Amino acid sequence: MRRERSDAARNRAKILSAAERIVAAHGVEGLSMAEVAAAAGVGVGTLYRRFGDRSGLAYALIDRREREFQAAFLEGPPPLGPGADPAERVRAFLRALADRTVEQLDLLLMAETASPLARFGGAYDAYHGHLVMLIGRLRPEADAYCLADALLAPLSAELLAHRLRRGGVGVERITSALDELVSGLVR
Amino acid sequence: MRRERSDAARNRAKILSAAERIVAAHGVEGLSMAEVAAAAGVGVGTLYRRFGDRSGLAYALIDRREREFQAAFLEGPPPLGPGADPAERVRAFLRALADRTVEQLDLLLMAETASPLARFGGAYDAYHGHLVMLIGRLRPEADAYCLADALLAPLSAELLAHRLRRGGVGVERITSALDELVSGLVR
DNA sequence: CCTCGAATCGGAATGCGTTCCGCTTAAGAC
DNA sequence: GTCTTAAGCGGAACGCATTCCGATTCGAGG
Repeated sequence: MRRERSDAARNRAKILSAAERIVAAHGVEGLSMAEVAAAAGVGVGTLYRRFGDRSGLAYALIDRREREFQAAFLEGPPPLGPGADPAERVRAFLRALADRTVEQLDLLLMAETASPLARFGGAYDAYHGHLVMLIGRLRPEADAYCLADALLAPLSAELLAHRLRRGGVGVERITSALDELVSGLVR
Repeated sequence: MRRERSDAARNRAKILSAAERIVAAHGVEGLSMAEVAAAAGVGVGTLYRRFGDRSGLAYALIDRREREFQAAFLEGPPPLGPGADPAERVRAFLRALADRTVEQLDLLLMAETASPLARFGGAYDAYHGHLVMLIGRLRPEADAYCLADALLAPLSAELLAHRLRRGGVGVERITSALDELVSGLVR
Protein backbone atom coordinates (compact mmCIF):
# COMPACT_ATOMS: atom_id res chain seq x y z
CA MET A 1 0.00 0.00 0.00
CA ARG A 2 1.13 3.49 -0.88
CA ARG A 3 2.06 6.27 1.44
CA GLU A 4 -0.71 8.58 2.55
CA ARG A 5 -1.21 11.57 0.32
CA SER A 6 -0.13 14.90 1.79
CA ASP A 7 -3.62 16.41 1.94
CA ALA A 8 -4.88 13.26 3.60
CA ALA A 9 -2.19 13.43 6.27
CA ARG A 10 -2.93 17.08 6.86
CA ASN A 11 -6.62 16.38 7.26
CA ARG A 12 -5.98 13.50 9.64
CA ALA A 13 -4.00 15.84 11.85
CA LYS A 14 -6.63 18.58 11.64
CA ILE A 15 -9.36 16.12 12.54
CA LEU A 16 -7.51 14.65 15.50
CA SER A 17 -6.66 18.01 16.99
CA ALA A 18 -10.18 19.28 16.47
CA ALA A 19 -11.53 16.18 18.16
CA GLU A 20 -9.17 16.61 21.10
CA ARG A 21 -10.22 20.22 21.43
CA ILE A 22 -13.89 19.29 21.45
CA VAL A 23 -13.42 16.52 24.02
CA ALA A 24 -11.46 18.90 26.24
CA ALA A 25 -14.15 21.54 25.96
CA HIS A 26 -17.44 19.65 25.98
CA GLY A 27 -16.53 16.12 27.01
CA VAL A 28 -17.09 13.01 24.98
CA GLU A 29 -20.84 13.59 24.61
CA GLY A 30 -20.15 16.65 22.49
CA LEU A 31 -18.08 14.62 20.06
CA SER A 32 -20.44 14.24 17.12
CA MET A 33 -19.11 13.43 13.70
CA ALA A 34 -20.68 16.49 12.09
CA GLU A 35 -19.25 18.75 14.76
CA VAL A 36 -15.75 17.34 14.50
CA ALA A 37 -15.89 17.71 10.75
CA ALA A 38 -17.03 21.32 11.02
CA ALA A 39 -14.40 22.18 13.65
CA ALA A 40 -11.71 20.62 11.49
CA GLY A 41 -12.93 22.47 8.40
CA VAL A 42 -13.50 19.23 6.56
CA GLY A 43 -16.44 17.30 5.13
CA VAL A 44 -17.89 14.39 7.06
CA GLY A 45 -16.98 12.10 4.20
CA THR A 46 -13.32 12.83 4.86
CA LEU A 47 -13.74 11.92 8.48
CA TYR A 48 -15.19 8.56 7.57
CA ARG A 49 -12.55 7.92 4.94
CA ARG A 50 -9.82 8.46 7.54
CA PHE A 51 -11.28 6.75 10.57
CA GLY A 52 -13.95 4.38 9.39
CA ASP A 53 -16.55 5.28 11.96
CA ARG A 54 -17.16 6.92 15.30
CA SER A 55 -15.43 4.18 17.23
CA GLY A 56 -12.44 4.36 14.91
CA LEU A 57 -12.09 8.02 15.74
CA ALA A 58 -12.27 7.26 19.44
CA TYR A 59 -9.58 4.59 19.17
CA ALA A 60 -7.38 7.00 17.26
CA LEU A 61 -7.70 9.47 20.13
CA ILE A 62 -6.78 6.74 22.58
CA ASP A 63 -3.91 5.50 20.48
CA ARG A 64 -1.03 7.52 21.85
CA ARG A 65 -1.32 6.35 25.46
CA GLU A 66 -2.13 2.95 24.16
CA ARG A 67 1.26 2.66 22.52
CA GLU A 68 3.02 3.73 25.70
CA PHE A 69 1.11 1.15 27.68
CA GLN A 70 1.93 -1.63 25.26
CA ALA A 71 5.58 -0.68 25.27
CA ALA A 72 5.56 -0.77 29.06
CA PHE A 73 4.38 -4.33 29.41
CA LEU A 74 6.25 -5.65 26.38
CA GLU A 75 9.66 -4.19 27.04
CA GLY A 76 9.52 -1.87 30.05
CA PRO A 77 11.01 -2.44 33.49
CA PRO A 78 9.67 -5.12 35.85
CA PRO A 79 7.28 -5.97 37.35
CA LEU A 80 5.27 -4.96 34.27
CA GLY A 81 7.95 -5.79 31.73
CA PRO A 82 10.20 -8.85 31.43
CA GLY A 83 12.22 -9.89 34.44
CA ALA A 84 9.69 -10.46 37.19
CA ASP A 85 8.10 -13.87 37.67
CA PRO A 86 4.97 -14.60 35.61
CA ALA A 87 2.43 -14.40 38.44
CA GLU A 88 3.76 -11.03 39.48
CA ARG A 89 3.70 -9.80 35.91
CA VAL A 90 0.10 -10.90 35.47
CA ARG A 91 -0.94 -9.00 38.56
CA ALA A 92 1.02 -5.91 37.57
CA PHE A 93 -0.46 -6.05 34.09
CA LEU A 94 -4.04 -6.28 35.30
CA ARG A 95 -3.51 -3.41 37.69
CA ALA A 96 -1.95 -1.26 34.99
CA LEU A 97 -4.69 -2.11 32.51
CA ALA A 98 -7.34 -1.21 35.04
CA ASP A 99 -5.71 2.15 35.67
CA ARG A 100 -5.35 2.90 32.00
CA THR A 101 -8.95 1.95 31.34
CA VAL A 102 -10.23 4.19 34.09
CA GLU A 103 -8.09 7.01 32.80
CA GLN A 104 -9.76 6.90 29.39
CA LEU A 105 -13.09 5.60 30.53
CA ASP A 106 -15.28 8.00 28.59
CA LEU A 107 -13.56 7.49 25.27
CA LEU A 108 -13.52 3.72 25.71
CA LEU A 109 -17.19 3.64 26.60
CA MET A 110 -18.03 5.65 23.57
CA ALA A 111 -15.90 3.48 21.32
CA GLU A 112 -17.40 0.24 22.58
CA THR A 113 -20.91 1.61 22.40
CA ALA A 114 -20.45 2.75 18.84
CA SER A 115 -19.35 -0.67 17.62
CA PRO A 116 -19.23 -3.34 20.32
CA LEU A 117 -17.29 -6.00 18.49
CA ALA A 118 -14.50 -3.69 17.38
CA ARG A 119 -13.23 -4.03 20.93
CA PHE A 120 -11.88 -7.49 20.16
CA GLY A 121 -9.16 -6.57 17.80
CA GLY A 122 -6.10 -4.41 17.95
CA ALA A 123 -5.36 -3.62 21.55
CA TYR A 124 -7.46 -6.45 22.98
CA ASP A 125 -5.52 -9.03 21.02
CA ALA A 126 -2.28 -7.60 22.29
CA TYR A 127 -3.42 -7.86 25.90
CA HIS A 128 -4.80 -11.30 25.29
CA GLY A 129 -1.64 -12.55 23.66
CA HIS A 130 0.46 -11.18 26.48
CA LEU A 131 -1.63 -12.90 29.12
CA VAL A 132 -1.67 -16.16 27.20
CA MET A 133 2.12 -16.11 27.21
CA LEU A 134 2.34 -15.41 30.94
CA ILE A 135 -0.34 -17.92 31.95
CA GLY A 136 1.33 -20.51 29.74
CA ARG A 137 4.45 -20.20 31.86
CA LEU A 138 2.44 -20.25 35.05
CA ARG A 139 0.28 -23.26 34.28
CA PRO A 140 1.40 -25.08 31.15
CA GLU A 141 -1.44 -27.59 31.33
CA ALA A 142 -4.24 -25.03 31.65
CA ASP A 143 -6.35 -23.42 28.90
CA ALA A 144 -4.44 -20.16 28.85
CA TYR A 145 -6.43 -18.87 25.90
CA CYS A 146 -9.76 -18.89 27.71
CA LEU A 147 -8.31 -17.96 31.07
CA ALA A 148 -6.82 -14.85 29.51
CA ASP A 149 -10.27 -13.81 28.30
CA ALA A 150 -11.68 -14.50 31.73
CA LEU A 151 -9.13 -12.24 33.41
CA LEU A 152 -9.59 -9.45 30.89
CA ALA A 153 -13.37 -9.44 30.85
CA PRO A 154 -13.82 -7.97 34.34
CA LEU A 155 -11.88 -4.92 33.21
CA SER A 156 -14.30 -3.96 30.45
CA ALA A 157 -15.07 -0.27 30.33
CA GLU A 158 -18.75 -0.95 30.90
CA LEU A 159 -18.30 -2.91 34.10
CA LEU A 160 -15.71 -0.50 35.47
CA ALA A 161 -17.91 2.47 34.65
CA HIS A 162 -20.87 0.90 36.36
CA ARG A 163 -19.10 -0.12 39.55
CA LEU A 164 -17.01 3.01 39.87
CA ARG A 165 -19.74 5.48 39.11
CA ARG A 166 -22.84 3.87 40.50
CA GLY A 167 -21.54 1.19 42.83
CA GLY A 168 -19.12 3.22 44.90
CA VAL A 169 -16.43 0.61 44.38
CA GLY A 170 -12.81 1.63 43.91
CA VAL A 171 -10.44 0.32 41.26
CA GLU A 172 -8.07 -1.14 43.80
CA ARG A 173 -10.85 -3.29 45.21
CA ILE A 174 -11.57 -4.68 41.77
CA THR A 175 -7.93 -5.41 41.03
CA SER A 176 -7.53 -7.04 44.44
CA ALA A 177 -10.31 -9.44 43.57
CA LEU A 178 -8.48 -10.26 40.35
CA ASP A 179 -5.29 -10.81 42.33
CA GLU A 180 -7.20 -13.36 44.33
CA LEU A 181 -8.25 -15.17 41.18
CA VAL A 182 -4.68 -15.18 39.95
CA SER A 183 -3.49 -16.59 43.28
CA GLY A 184 -5.98 -19.39 42.84
CA LEU A 185 -4.47 -20.17 39.45
CA VAL A 186 -0.95 -20.31 40.83
CA ARG A 187 -2.00 -22.73 43.56
CA MET B 1 -49.62 3.00 40.45
CA ARG B 2 -52.81 2.18 38.61
CA ARG B 3 -53.54 -0.84 36.56
CA GLU B 4 -52.65 -0.68 32.89
CA ARG B 5 -55.44 0.58 30.68
CA SER B 6 -57.03 -2.06 28.47
CA ASP B 7 -55.91 -0.53 25.18
CA ALA B 8 -52.39 -0.27 26.57
CA ALA B 9 -52.33 -3.95 27.52
CA ARG B 10 -53.71 -4.90 24.13
CA ASN B 11 -51.05 -2.85 22.38
CA ARG B 12 -48.27 -4.34 24.52
CA ALA B 13 -49.37 -7.81 23.44
CA LYS B 14 -49.69 -6.81 19.78
CA ILE B 15 -46.22 -5.28 19.85
CA LEU B 16 -44.57 -8.28 21.47
CA SER B 17 -46.11 -10.77 19.09
CA ALA B 18 -45.27 -8.60 16.09
CA ALA B 19 -41.69 -8.34 17.32
CA GLU B 20 -41.44 -12.10 17.77
CA ARG B 21 -42.81 -12.64 14.30
CA ILE B 22 -40.27 -10.26 12.80
CA VAL B 23 -37.36 -11.83 14.66
CA ALA B 24 -38.46 -15.28 13.54
CA ALA B 25 -38.74 -14.15 9.94
CA HIS B 26 -35.85 -11.75 9.40
CA GLY B 27 -33.64 -12.17 12.43
CA VAL B 28 -32.71 -9.51 14.92
CA GLU B 29 -31.24 -7.19 12.29
CA GLY B 30 -34.69 -6.68 10.81
CA LEU B 31 -36.08 -5.54 14.13
CA SER B 32 -36.36 -1.79 13.66
CA MET B 33 -38.69 0.24 15.81
CA ALA B 34 -40.62 1.61 12.84
CA GLU B 35 -41.08 -1.84 11.40
CA VAL B 36 -42.30 -3.35 14.64
CA ALA B 37 -44.73 -0.47 15.05
CA ALA B 38 -46.05 -0.92 11.54
CA ALA B 39 -46.38 -4.70 11.90
CA ALA B 40 -48.22 -4.24 15.18
CA GLY B 41 -50.52 -1.62 13.67
CA VAL B 42 -49.41 0.96 16.20
CA GLY B 43 -47.55 4.26 16.21
CA VAL B 44 -43.91 4.38 17.17
CA GLY B 45 -44.79 6.62 20.08
CA THR B 46 -46.79 3.79 21.59
CA LEU B 47 -43.85 1.48 21.28
CA TYR B 48 -41.63 3.87 23.19
CA ARG B 49 -44.25 4.50 25.83
CA ARG B 50 -44.48 0.77 26.51
CA PHE B 51 -40.84 -0.29 26.30
CA GLY B 52 -38.73 2.80 26.77
CA ASP B 53 -36.30 2.11 23.96
CA ARG B 54 -34.90 -0.51 21.64
CA SER B 55 -33.06 -2.34 24.38
CA GLY B 56 -36.20 -2.34 26.54
CA LEU B 57 -38.05 -4.11 23.76
CA ALA B 58 -35.27 -6.66 23.45
CA TYR B 59 -35.29 -7.38 27.18
CA ALA B 60 -39.05 -7.80 27.06
CA LEU B 61 -38.61 -10.44 24.36
CA ILE B 62 -36.02 -12.20 26.47
CA ASP B 63 -38.09 -11.98 29.61
CA ARG B 64 -40.01 -15.23 29.48
CA ARG B 65 -37.00 -17.54 29.40
CA GLU B 66 -35.30 -15.24 31.83
CA ARG B 67 -37.94 -15.92 34.45
CA GLU B 68 -37.60 -19.66 33.98
CA PHE B 69 -33.85 -19.41 34.37
CA GLN B 70 -34.10 -17.37 37.53
CA ALA B 71 -36.63 -19.78 39.00
CA ALA B 72 -34.27 -22.65 38.21
CA PHE B 73 -31.31 -21.37 40.17
CA LEU B 74 -33.34 -19.83 42.97
CA GLU B 75 -35.66 -22.71 43.77
CA GLY B 76 -35.14 -25.49 41.22
CA PRO B 77 -33.51 -28.88 41.81
CA PRO B 78 -29.78 -29.24 42.53
CA PRO B 79 -27.11 -28.78 41.42
CA LEU B 80 -28.50 -25.46 40.11
CA GLY B 81 -30.96 -24.90 42.93
CA PRO B 82 -30.53 -25.24 46.70
CA GLY B 83 -29.17 -28.50 48.05
CA ALA B 84 -25.83 -28.97 46.33
CA ASP B 85 -22.68 -27.58 47.90
CA PRO B 86 -21.80 -23.97 47.04
CA ALA B 87 -18.86 -24.69 44.75
CA GLU B 88 -20.94 -27.09 42.71
CA ARG B 89 -23.78 -24.61 42.52
CA VAL B 90 -21.47 -21.87 41.29
CA ARG B 91 -20.18 -24.11 38.54
CA ALA B 92 -23.67 -25.25 37.56
CA PHE B 93 -24.90 -21.67 37.56
CA LEU B 94 -22.11 -20.41 35.31
CA ARG B 95 -22.65 -23.27 32.89
CA ALA B 96 -26.39 -22.64 32.79
CA LEU B 97 -25.90 -18.91 32.33
CA ALA B 98 -23.49 -19.50 29.48
CA ASP B 99 -25.99 -21.77 27.75
CA ARG B 100 -28.84 -19.35 28.20
CA THR B 101 -26.73 -16.47 26.92
CA VAL B 102 -25.71 -18.38 23.83
CA GLU B 103 -29.32 -19.34 23.21
CA GLN B 104 -30.42 -15.71 23.06
CA LEU B 105 -27.16 -14.29 21.81
CA ASP B 106 -28.59 -12.10 19.08
CA LEU B 107 -31.20 -10.44 21.22
CA LEU B 108 -28.73 -9.89 24.04
CA LEU B 109 -26.18 -8.38 21.70
CA MET B 110 -28.76 -6.05 20.31
CA ALA B 111 -29.97 -5.03 23.77
CA GLU B 112 -26.47 -4.33 25.06
CA THR B 113 -25.51 -2.47 21.94
CA ALA B 114 -28.58 -0.27 22.12
CA SER B 115 -27.86 0.88 25.65
CA PRO B 116 -24.75 -0.65 27.19
CA LEU B 117 -25.30 0.27 30.81
CA ALA B 118 -28.84 -1.09 30.95
CA ARG B 119 -27.17 -4.48 31.21
CA PHE B 120 -26.30 -3.87 34.85
CA GLY B 121 -29.74 -3.88 36.30
CA GLY B 122 -32.56 -6.33 36.46
CA ALA B 123 -31.25 -9.73 35.50
CA TYR B 124 -27.59 -8.90 36.10
CA ASP B 125 -28.28 -7.91 39.67
CA ALA B 126 -30.11 -11.16 40.25
CA TYR B 127 -27.16 -13.18 38.95
CA HIS B 128 -24.73 -11.08 40.91
CA GLY B 129 -26.68 -11.38 44.14
CA HIS B 130 -26.91 -15.12 43.71
CA LEU B 131 -23.18 -15.50 43.20
CA VAL B 132 -22.38 -13.20 46.11
CA MET B 133 -24.42 -15.46 48.34
CA LEU B 134 -22.71 -18.62 47.11
CA ILE B 135 -19.20 -17.19 47.21
CA GLY B 136 -19.89 -15.86 50.68
CA ARG B 137 -20.45 -19.41 51.84
CA LEU B 138 -17.43 -20.66 49.97
CA ARG B 139 -14.94 -18.05 51.15
CA PRO B 140 -16.36 -15.87 53.91
CA GLU B 141 -13.25 -13.72 54.10
CA ALA B 142 -13.08 -12.92 50.37
CA ASP B 143 -14.55 -9.97 48.48
CA ALA B 144 -17.54 -11.85 47.16
CA TYR B 145 -19.02 -8.73 45.60
CA CYS B 146 -16.14 -8.13 43.21
CA LEU B 147 -15.43 -11.80 42.64
CA ALA B 148 -19.02 -12.24 41.49
CA ASP B 149 -18.51 -9.52 38.87
CA ALA B 150 -15.28 -11.16 37.81
CA LEU B 151 -16.99 -14.51 37.24
CA LEU B 152 -19.92 -12.97 35.37
CA ALA B 153 -17.91 -10.70 33.10
CA PRO B 154 -16.42 -13.49 30.93
CA LEU B 155 -19.96 -14.51 30.00
CA SER B 156 -20.90 -11.18 28.44
CA ALA B 157 -22.75 -11.55 25.16
CA GLU B 158 -20.03 -9.63 23.35
CA LEU B 159 -17.18 -11.89 24.41
CA LEU B 160 -19.17 -15.06 23.81
CA ALA B 161 -20.26 -13.84 20.40
CA HIS B 162 -16.71 -13.03 19.45
CA ARG B 163 -15.12 -16.28 20.59
CA LEU B 164 -17.91 -18.53 19.38
CA ARG B 165 -18.38 -16.94 15.99
CA ARG B 166 -14.93 -15.78 15.07
CA GLY B 167 -12.62 -17.68 17.38
CA GLY B 168 -13.90 -21.20 16.83
CA VAL B 169 -14.09 -21.76 20.57
CA GLY B 170 -16.93 -23.78 22.07
CA VAL B 171 -19.01 -22.83 25.10
CA GLU B 172 -17.88 -25.82 27.07
CA ARG B 173 -14.27 -24.74 26.74
CA ILE B 174 -15.12 -21.33 28.13
CA THR B 175 -17.09 -22.74 31.04
CA SER B 176 -14.29 -25.19 31.77
CA ALA B 177 -11.90 -22.30 32.13
CA LEU B 178 -14.31 -20.70 34.58
CA ASP B 179 -14.52 -23.98 36.48
CA GLU B 180 -10.78 -23.76 36.84
CA LEU B 181 -11.03 -20.27 38.30
CA VAL B 182 -13.69 -21.44 40.73
CA SER B 183 -11.48 -24.34 41.79
CA GLY B 184 -8.75 -21.85 42.53
CA LEU B 185 -11.13 -19.97 44.79
CA VAL B 186 -12.09 -23.07 46.71
CA ARG B 187 -8.44 -23.91 47.35
C1' DC C 1 -76.05 7.39 29.82
C1' DC C 2 -73.01 11.57 30.13
C1' DT C 3 -69.04 14.09 31.48
C1' DC C 4 -64.34 14.99 32.23
C1' DG C 5 -59.63 14.41 32.95
C1' DA C 6 -55.85 11.73 32.69
C1' DA C 7 -53.65 8.14 30.19
C1' DT C 8 -52.69 6.76 25.72
C1' DC C 9 -52.16 7.10 20.85
C1' DG C 10 -49.98 8.07 16.32
C1' DG C 11 -47.12 9.94 13.20
C1' DA C 12 -44.63 14.09 11.99
C1' DA C 13 -40.32 16.16 13.25
C1' DT C 14 -35.53 15.93 15.04
C1' DG C 15 -30.75 14.56 15.53
C1' DC C 16 -27.09 11.86 14.39
C1' DG C 17 -24.29 8.21 12.35
C1' DT C 18 -23.30 6.58 7.96
C1' DT C 19 -23.24 6.19 2.85
C1' DC C 20 -22.98 7.92 -1.83
C1' DC C 21 -21.25 10.08 -5.72
C1' DG C 22 -19.81 13.79 -8.82
C1' DC C 23 -15.96 17.05 -8.43
C1' DT C 24 -11.06 18.16 -7.20
C1' DT C 25 -6.27 17.46 -6.56
C1' DA C 26 -1.84 15.35 -5.45
C1' DA C 27 1.99 13.40 -7.46
C1' DG C 28 4.40 10.12 -10.44
C1' DA C 29 5.49 9.43 -15.64
C1' DC C 30 7.09 11.38 -19.72
C1' DG D 1 5.44 21.76 -17.76
C1' DT D 2 1.73 18.58 -19.01
C1' DC D 3 -0.88 14.50 -18.69
C1' DT D 4 -3.16 10.90 -16.30
C1' DT D 5 -5.40 8.65 -12.84
C1' DA D 6 -6.23 6.95 -8.56
C1' DA D 7 -6.92 8.88 -4.12
C1' DG D 8 -9.22 12.11 -1.73
C1' DC D 9 -12.81 15.61 -0.86
C1' DG D 10 -17.33 17.53 0.70
C1' DG D 11 -21.85 17.80 1.70
C1' DA D 12 -26.38 16.26 0.24
C1' DA D 13 -29.15 12.27 1.06
C1' DC D 14 -30.56 8.23 3.78
C1' DG D 15 -31.99 5.16 7.63
C1' DC D 16 -33.10 4.68 12.03
C1' DA D 17 -33.70 5.56 17.04
C1' DT D 18 -35.88 8.79 19.76
C1' DT D 19 -38.82 12.83 21.05
C1' DC D 20 -42.89 15.83 20.86
C1' DC D 21 -47.43 17.21 20.98
C1' DG D 22 -52.19 17.71 19.38
C1' DA D 23 -56.00 14.33 18.83
C1' DT D 24 -58.23 10.34 20.81
C1' DT D 25 -59.96 7.03 24.06
C1' DC D 26 -60.67 4.71 28.42
C1' DG D 27 -63.19 4.38 32.46
C1' DA D 28 -64.49 6.25 37.02
C1' DG D 29 -67.95 9.10 39.05
C1' DG D 30 -72.28 11.46 38.80
